Formats: sequence, structure tokens, C-alpha cells
Amino acid sequence: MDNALPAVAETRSCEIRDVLDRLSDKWSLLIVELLGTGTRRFNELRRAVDDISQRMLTLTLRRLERDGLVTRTVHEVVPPQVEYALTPLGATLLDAIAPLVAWTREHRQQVAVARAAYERAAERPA
Amino acid sequence: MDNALPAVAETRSCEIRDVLDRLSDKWSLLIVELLGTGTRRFNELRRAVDDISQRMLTLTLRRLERDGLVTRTVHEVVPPQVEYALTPLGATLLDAIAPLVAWTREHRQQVAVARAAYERAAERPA
DNA sequence: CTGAATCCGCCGGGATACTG
DNA sequence: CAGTATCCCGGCGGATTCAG
Repeated sequence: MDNALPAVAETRSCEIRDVLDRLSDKWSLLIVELLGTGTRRFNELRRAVDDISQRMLTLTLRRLERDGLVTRTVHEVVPPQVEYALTPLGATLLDAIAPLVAWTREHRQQVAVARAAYERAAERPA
Repeated sequence: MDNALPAVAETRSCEIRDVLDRLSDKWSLLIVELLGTGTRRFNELRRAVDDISQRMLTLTLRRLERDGLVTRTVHEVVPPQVEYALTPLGATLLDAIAPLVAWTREHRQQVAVARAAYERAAERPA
């Protein structure tokens, strides 16, 4: 077994840092996942996430738009109406995170159990 | 097309929140990815990530251990030697994030281009 | 309805020093 | 080598208010 830390590992870690950092905020992946089911309006997303602030929803959507993952379409009507949807690029990201989302659903219990056991062990060192 | 926000979307978003939040910190996915290539010692990881502080590496590893994703093995020798490795559960997570990691590698350029275009458009509203 | 702007608390996370 | 302890700062993100 090759036990030395291969150069490829370091290289790969560096390469994915910027984008992975970008996606590692509190809401981005969640919004992408939600937009996977179709075009949504601002308050639709707000209600769906339900504990995101206006501010963070706006900022998250702006960043996703900036990175070419989401489109923002303003309909000039009263009251204003803005629709958000995944771009083709965003759709590929959706596919990429699907396994991760599935993983969280399938292993959530297992993680919770492990965490509970760890906490219990930590509380009684005697 | 079913354009109403389906109940399933809200439900799914809520279900994955806790674990996704847990994984959405700055370093966890990166460490999991690095441990995918085999057992590593503390300073090996430190050098591999290279701009993580001692503190954050320790905290990140502790949390991964707590959640049953990583094992911590202390060898009672001098100097001390501690080895970290993925648990079977951690290995399943590695598989789950593989597509996301691949995505970042394949679309990094595209994101950078979109971002640059967005910034340029923002700077010249005239 | 969809934001922008402001204020502010909290904590993620870096730097440094110390320990077994 | 592999941590722990302490200090401290920046910015994420919530609450609220204002605007088109």
C-alpha cells in the first residue's frame, strides 16, 4: 500500500478549495436542491426554507447568480414578481450533490447515534 | 408541469438540514476527501491542507470522530503518534461527495468565468 | 412582493504560548 | 508530535426598518 501522502492528494485538495469553500456556506446547497424541483419565486423559497432571513436568501441567490448557477428573471408587473431557476450549469451541480443529499437522508440516524454515544462517553470519564 | 411547491420539497429540505449544516463548514469535506487516500497522521493532514490552523484541524477531526465518520488511534510511543482514518460510515460519505468533488474540478473554470462576467457587468451600470 | 440598508451580537477561526 | 488554553478580531447572519 502506498502510504506516503501522494502529491495528487495535495494537488486535488488545493484545486477544489475555492469552489468547495464557495458551496460550504449555510444555505447554497439547500437552495440549489430546492430549485431542482423547478422555478421558484422569492417568497416561495423563503417559506420553503422557512428559517432563512430575507437578507441571507437575497445574498445566497445573488452569489448563485453571480457564479452562473441560477438565473434571476424580473417580471415587470405589480406587485413585482421575480423568478429563480437553475441554469444548465446549476443543473449539473444539482446532479453532483444528489448523492450527498441521499447520503444525509440515509445516514442521518447513524450520525445521530454516533454523536449521542460520543457525548455520553465524554460526560462520564470516570 | 407541476408548478406548485410540492410538500416533498419542504420535507426533504428540512430533513437534510442538520447533517448538511454539519458538513457545510470550512474543512470537513476536505479532510474526508484527504483521508480517502488512506490513514494519515495529524501533521500529515496539517501539511496537506497547509493553511489550516492547529486549532481548526483538531476541532474538525474531533467533530468528524464524534459523528462516527473518522477514527482516532493513539499509539503510546514517544514521540506521540496519532492516526486518523475513515470509518466504514465515513467511507460511504467519501463515495457520496466524490461526484461533488469531481464537479468542482470540472466546472471551476466555468464558475470563474461567470463570476468575472458578473463583476464586470456590475462595475459598469452606465 | 422583492428587495436594500443599517445596526449589532455571536462565534468561526487565526495567532500565540504552553504541555505531556 | 499532537495537542490544549487563551486572547482577539472579522464577518456571517439575524432583526428591523425603509423603498420601489
